[in-house]
Amino acid sequence: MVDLLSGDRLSALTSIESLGDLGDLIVSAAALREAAEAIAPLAQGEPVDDPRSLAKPLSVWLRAAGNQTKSIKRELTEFAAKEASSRAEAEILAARRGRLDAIRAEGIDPFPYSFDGQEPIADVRAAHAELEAGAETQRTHRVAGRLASRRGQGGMSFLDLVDRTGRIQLQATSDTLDAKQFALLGDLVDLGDLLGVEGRAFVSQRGELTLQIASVEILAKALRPPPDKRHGLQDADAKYRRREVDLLSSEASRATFIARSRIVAAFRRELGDDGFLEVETPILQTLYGGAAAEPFVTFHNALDRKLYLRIAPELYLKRCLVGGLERVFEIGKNFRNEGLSPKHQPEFTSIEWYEAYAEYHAAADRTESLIRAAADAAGYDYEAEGAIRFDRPWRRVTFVDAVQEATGIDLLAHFQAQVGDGQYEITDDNGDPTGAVVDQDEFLRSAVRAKPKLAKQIADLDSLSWPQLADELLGTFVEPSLIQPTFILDHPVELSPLAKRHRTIDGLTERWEAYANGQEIANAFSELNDPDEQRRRFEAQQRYSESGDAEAQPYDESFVQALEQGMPPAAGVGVGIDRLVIMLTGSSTIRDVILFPALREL
RNA sequence: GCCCCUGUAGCUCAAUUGGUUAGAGCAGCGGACUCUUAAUCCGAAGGUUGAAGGUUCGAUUCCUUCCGGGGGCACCA
Repeated sequence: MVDLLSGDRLSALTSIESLGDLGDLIVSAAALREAAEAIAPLAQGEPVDDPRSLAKPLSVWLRAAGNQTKSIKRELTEFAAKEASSRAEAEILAARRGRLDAIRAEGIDPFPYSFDGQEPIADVRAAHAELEAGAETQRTHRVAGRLASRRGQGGMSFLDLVDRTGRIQLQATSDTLDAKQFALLGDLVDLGDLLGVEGRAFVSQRGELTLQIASVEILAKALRPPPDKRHGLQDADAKYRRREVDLLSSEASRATFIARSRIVAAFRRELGDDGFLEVETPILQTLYGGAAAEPFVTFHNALDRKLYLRIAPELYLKRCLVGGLERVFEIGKNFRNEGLSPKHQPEFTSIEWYEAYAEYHAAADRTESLIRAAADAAGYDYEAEGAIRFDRPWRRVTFVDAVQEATGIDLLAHFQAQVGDGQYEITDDNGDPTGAVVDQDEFLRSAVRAKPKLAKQIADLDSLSWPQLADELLGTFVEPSLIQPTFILDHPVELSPLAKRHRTIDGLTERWEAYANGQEIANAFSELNDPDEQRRRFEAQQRYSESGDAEAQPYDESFVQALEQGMPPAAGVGVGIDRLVIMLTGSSTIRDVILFPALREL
C-alpha cells in the first residue's frame, strides 16, 4: 500500500488519463486520484477520524492495485519511457512543432478544411501516358497527398507526392513559383505533410511525368516523422500496433487492403446479382451455435444476463430461410475464444450464404464461381509460379476416398465386417477373420495400429472415437497436401451436427469442406431441416459435451422450433474471408490481412 | 500454458564472437547546389544497447528474472 502510494508512482499514476477497465468497475484517473488523496493519511500512518469514510476510496484503490497491477506496471513503464524519450526524438518533434508555429505566424492555417477539384494521381498519369521524355504540356492538374520524398537542389527541387492511387513527382522552381510559396515548400514543409498542389504537366529529361508546381497549400501538418523512406516500417510489432504508419509508408500494405475490399465487394456483387439478400443477424447472442468453438462471454446489465459473441451466424441465417427470404447472405465478424497463430485471430470475417431448394453439389459450383470472381477482383495472377488455379474446375474427392488414397485405410471397412449390432470382426492382411470382435471405434483404431508409421503420428490414438480418428487422419495425412483447390465431400455425421444425412451412405453427411494452400477455406452442407433429427443431433452433442468435449454445440431449442415451422431444403456455405485474402494477396499471415490484428497482449 | 529465437539512435542495419570512447545509411539540424528520383557534397549533433539484478579486471555479447515481439507445439477457421 505505502509503496504503491509513495511519491513518484502516485504522481505518475494520477497523470495518466485513463487506467481503463478495472474489472467490472471503471475508474477514471480523477476518481483514482480522489481515492488516493482520501486514503493518503492512512498510508502515511496518520490518525484517521472516521475510518468508515475511507471504505469506498480504499476499495477503489485496492481494486485498481489488485486487479490491474500488470496494467499499472505497463502504464508506469510507458509513462517513464515518455518522460525519458531521447533528445534526438525530442528535437525532431520540436523542429516540426516549430514549423507548425511558423506556418501559423505566416497567417496560414496548417489544418484547413478541404481541397477541391483534385484528381487521383493514377488518372493524371493515365492522361499523359503517351508523352515522351522532355515533352511539355499546358495542362494543369490538382492533386493532393502525402509528401513522401524530397530532392532539393537550391533554386529547384523535386518532390514525390503519394495518394491512394499512386505516386507522382512534383517540381518546384524559384523561377516559376512565387517566393513565398517556394520558401513555404523549402522551409516549412516536412516529409509526411499532406499537401494540395496545382501544377502543369511535363515529362522530365529522365522520362518521369512531373507537375511543375504553380501553387501549393498545406492540407495537414504532420507532427511526427514518417519511417525510413526506403525501408518503411520493418518492425513487425510496430506494423500491427501502428497500422496507420505502416499503411502510409508501404504501398504493398495498402495494396493488400485494397485487394481485400475488392474481394469482399465481389462476393457482395455476385450474390446480389443472383438475388441474394444481405442481412445482419445478432453478434450478441443468448446462445451460441453454428460451429464448434469456444465463445467469448459478456454481460448485458439492463437485461441482467450473460450473452455470447457469436461464433457463427449460421442458425439465424437458417431462420431467415424459414421466414421465406430463401436466398440470404451475411458478411461479418465471428469471435472465437481460442489461440492466436498465423492462421487464427480471435475475431475473423466470414461470409455465409444460404440458398433454398439447392443441395451441396450446387453449393460447390457456386463457391467455385464466387471465389473465381473474388480472385479476379483481387487481380490474382493464375499463371504465376506456384499459383493456385482458382480459374480451373476444382478437384472433388470424398472424405473416405481421400483418406484411403493417403493412408490406405478404408474408413468404411467395418460395414463388410459386421457380425452383430455395433459389433465388427477384425480381419487379417489376407482379409480372413481373426475372431476378434470389437466396436466401430476399436475397429478403425486397430486398422491404424496395423500401420505403425501412421499410428506414430496420431496422438492419443487409443482414446479417439471413429469420427475423431477419421477427422485426425484427414487433418494429418490429407489436408497439408491440398494445395490446389479441392472439395472434400461427405463427412462423418458426428462431426456435422447441422448437416443432412448422406442420401446413400450410412454414417456420413452431405457436407464438403474446400481446401487450398493446405488450409480449409470453406465449409458447406445440405442443411439439416428435419427438426426431430436436429433435436437428436443436439442431444448427441450434449452427450459429447458432458463427456468433456468443450467444443460440442449447445442444444438450441428455439432453433429446433424454428425448423418445426418448416425450413425449405437448402444448401449453406461459409467462407473464411481472411484466409482467402491471405492466398489471393500472397500474404504469409492473417495479421497481414487484418488492419488492426489482436496481438498477444489483448 | 510449454519450447526455440529475438529486442542496439526517430527509422533501417553494424559491432572481428567478452576487450579501448557502440559504428553506418536515411530522417532531422547548419551550409552548397536549377532535370533529380536511394539525388549529391561539406559540417555538427543524435545511445542508460527493452528493464532490473548477477558473473567478470572489463558485458551490446555470458547467466537469472521481468516486459515486448516473432516462430513452433496444442486447440481452432
